[in-house]
Amino acid sequence: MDAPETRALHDAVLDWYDTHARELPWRGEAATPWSVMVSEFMLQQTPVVRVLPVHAAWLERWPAPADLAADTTGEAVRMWGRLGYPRRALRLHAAAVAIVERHDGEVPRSYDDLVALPGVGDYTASAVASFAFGQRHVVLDTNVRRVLVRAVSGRELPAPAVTRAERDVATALLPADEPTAATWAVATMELGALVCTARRPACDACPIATECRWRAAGFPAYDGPPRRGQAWDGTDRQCRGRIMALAREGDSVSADQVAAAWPATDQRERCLTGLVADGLLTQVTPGRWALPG
DNA sequence: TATCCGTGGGG
DNA sequence: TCCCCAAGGAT
Repeated sequence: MDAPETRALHDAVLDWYDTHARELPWRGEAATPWSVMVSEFMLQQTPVVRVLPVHAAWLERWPAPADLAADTTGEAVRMWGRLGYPRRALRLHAAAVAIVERHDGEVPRSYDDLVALPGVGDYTASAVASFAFGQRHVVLDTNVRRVLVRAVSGRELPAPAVTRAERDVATALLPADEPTAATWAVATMELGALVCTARRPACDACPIATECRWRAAGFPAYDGPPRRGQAWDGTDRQCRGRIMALAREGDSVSADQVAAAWPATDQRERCLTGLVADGLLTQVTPGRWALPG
């Protein structure tokens, strides 16, 4: 569990984090569990720099789960702005409602209670339990996965989905001490975000470069199953994005506005129907839609 | 398990 | 320019 070589690895990463960690609003003493949870929702597939201003505005407006729960989903979607994947705003609102109903308005501490909330999966539950409450959990995000697959397994990039072997590695490396484990989680994540990046890793600045098996092996290129990029041009996602952008701009959107923004009739209708079904829009009158009130 | 779900910046 | 990808989750 804490073999000497593992201790050395821990110390190197923890020392590096101590001097190189970014000061982020959802870290430090002032950060509330709610602030941490909001950040984790926003950071799902969205870069830190884009989250910062929205996170600040969000917490100013809704300082506690009950504040958000008392407001409309439409306002949550509007405040979400252009972070992308607006269903996350819906889920965060639903999570706030559940926190009020089931946990007396306090973000729950246990992994099981957290993972039961809307929009909270294994990663987010572990992250909140670890970052907000200092607990010992394996926190496997894309950064940690990349760091571990390189340092331990000697490969450039992890497989498309988390494997059992990966989780075993992460579990074996997790420090036994609870607060140390929590710092280890955020430190390995930070290392992946700042140094052991996907494209041009800054191995010169890496605290564990001498112990990295990928580096020792001469940086062999990724040879796993093909990583399929997601199509974008002409997709429903693009169409939905256009419609939601219009809906965010004003009080409502007309059929003519939507038609001007997306000429393909069938797809436009399908996306409007889908957005309503998802709860991202409501039809206020025939041929007019708005963010849900 | 594979696919769907937004948006924008950097190499 | 084009392509990749950024603290995932739900189905």
